[in-house]
Amino acid sequence: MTNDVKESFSADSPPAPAALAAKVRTLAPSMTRSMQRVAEAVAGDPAGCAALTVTGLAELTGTSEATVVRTARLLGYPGYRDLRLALAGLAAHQQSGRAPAVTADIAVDDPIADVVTKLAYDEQQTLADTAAGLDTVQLGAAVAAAATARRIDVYGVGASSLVGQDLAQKLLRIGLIAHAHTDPHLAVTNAVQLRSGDVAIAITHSGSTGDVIEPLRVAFDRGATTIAITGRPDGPVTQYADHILTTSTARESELRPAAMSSRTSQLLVVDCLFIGVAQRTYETAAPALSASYEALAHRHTPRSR
Amino acid sequence: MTNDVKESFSADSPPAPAALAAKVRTLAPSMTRSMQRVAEAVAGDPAGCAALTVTGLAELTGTSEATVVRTARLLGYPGYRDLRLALAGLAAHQQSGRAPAVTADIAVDDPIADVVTKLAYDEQQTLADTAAGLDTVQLGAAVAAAATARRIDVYGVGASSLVGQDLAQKLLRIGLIAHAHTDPHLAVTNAVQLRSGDVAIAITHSGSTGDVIEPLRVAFDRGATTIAITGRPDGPVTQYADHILTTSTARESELRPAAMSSRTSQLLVVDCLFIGVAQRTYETAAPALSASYEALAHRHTPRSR
DNA sequence: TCACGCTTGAAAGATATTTTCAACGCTGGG
DNA sequence: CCCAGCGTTGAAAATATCTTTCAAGCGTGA
Repeated sequence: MTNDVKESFSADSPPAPAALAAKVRTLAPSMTRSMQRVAEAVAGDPAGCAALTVTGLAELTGTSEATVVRTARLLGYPGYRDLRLALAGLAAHQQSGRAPAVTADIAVDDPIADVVTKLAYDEQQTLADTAAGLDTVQLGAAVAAAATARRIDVYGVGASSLVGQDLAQKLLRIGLIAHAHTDPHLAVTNAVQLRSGDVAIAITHSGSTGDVIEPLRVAFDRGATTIAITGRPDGPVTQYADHILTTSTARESELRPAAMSSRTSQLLVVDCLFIGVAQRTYETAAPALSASYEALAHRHTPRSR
Repeated sequence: MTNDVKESFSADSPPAPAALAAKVRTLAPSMTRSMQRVAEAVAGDPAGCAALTVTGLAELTGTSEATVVRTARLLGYPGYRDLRLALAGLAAHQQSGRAPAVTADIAVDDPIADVVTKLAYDEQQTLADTAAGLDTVQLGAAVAAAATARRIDVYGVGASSLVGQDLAQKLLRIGLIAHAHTDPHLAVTNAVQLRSGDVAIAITHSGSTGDVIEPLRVAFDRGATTIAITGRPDGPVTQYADHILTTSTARESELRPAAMSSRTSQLLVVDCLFIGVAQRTYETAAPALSASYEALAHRHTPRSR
């Protein structure tokens, strides 16, 4: 684990650090078939690819130079040359930082102890990837907007609804006016009330959940500041988002659906957002937090020791 | 310093690893004036030089491309291109060298990038601790009970209610009958319905949340198999628990209340429980999972690509 | 079935790297 | 002091590499 976090990658911005594999996964769905082949090769054997020229890599993947360059661009580099340099860096990196890595998928017949280990490892990986991939500029902007918002509405359905509720719950605790909407109809109805100075947050892993996009669009049209927390920075939801916070996409298996790791990723983003807001509203947040602790105290039976 | 010295110093041998600066010093005497200037620049700022083309480096050092290439050769590389790649690797290396191991608390004035790093690190720590501390025997027993349960009730209030909902949601998806109760009164009312063969799960970080203990007690008295997911294995809740799953308690700070890290821990436990159950009911779980995917598909707007 | 738009690779175009080669400057001998 | 010889140097040509363009191919939805 390193301190690369600062130089985040937001699809088309500065070059990536070490989270290349994560980026490939995030961007893979928006890639064409041949680009995916290239991306796969790159993610699979960075060191090997670093030794190849455009032509070499094109041949290796059975594609053309043009495709290789296009892939490099999509990954955020100005061209193949730069991707290659990054690859060289990454190779040196992984050569030194020996990581045993429990990479195997969770199988149906895995003993429960293995499940625990693998799952914990996967989630840790997801966290690292998310942190590395989070655009701190976007995050900063989102925090600033939320901290001064008159009112904050959060949209999320399915697994994401829990994340939305978590966020709203926490924001409420520090004295902000936040509400999580689960019902798509009510969400839209409420979104109509928003105006400039308000903040709307949509949470959707796929980036294309209509029930969540719709209220965000309404909020956007009403002039509210809109934030999208999504795993697909190129998805439809981002059309109506002033700020985009990208969650990472972990490899998924049959037993471990995407919803599971996306939740981990989303929660980290939401926590960062929350803490950022708490920092900026510290004067009011701190007393509000302790007040809520005390209010809860009497609901706990005395400790048994 | 490593054992690379031997191989890399004989002027025309394989490319150098990290001992580039040393090599430059050794070889410097045998270099011409302009070559020395180049070598000096390279040794002084590998990262910077890695960003330059031959022409760029030539200009920077006030020499010519030819000289740069000659220097690269002398240092043992086939050409400048390869020196540059090595330089990139070296740069990445030394950058990662300074991994400050973010142990500090999150402060009010931390820049947002630090918040992300620290938070991710903390959560990873929490996951590792939880995985290490989880009793796989208890977990196995809990899984076995849940997998064959007629009905599963989950109790959780406050932050834990979201975890409970998450668990219930997932169990429902694989065809089990699960319900998360948030309302303490309704929880008790429902607990009365339970009997042997049913499973009740209480989630409470403090282990002493009366609103959650009460329904678990009722379920316990009714003969249901009871499971407690708690951070306090010695808390009151465990009195009525057949199986205890322990979550870890991370150090907390003012800005990062315990609720935050406990949630991470709880979710990991819940995920393990879920996967364990899914494994044991694979025959029915797998089709149920894919069915729910398909049901969701049409709720997503077409991909933008 | 057709038309449209996206995907793709061949080839042209642009850049970067390597090589060549002539000029320059230094050194030592006449 | 001058000159020959040799090593050093950079300009420019040659080559390799990377990037862009563009038309053909392919899949998709009307």
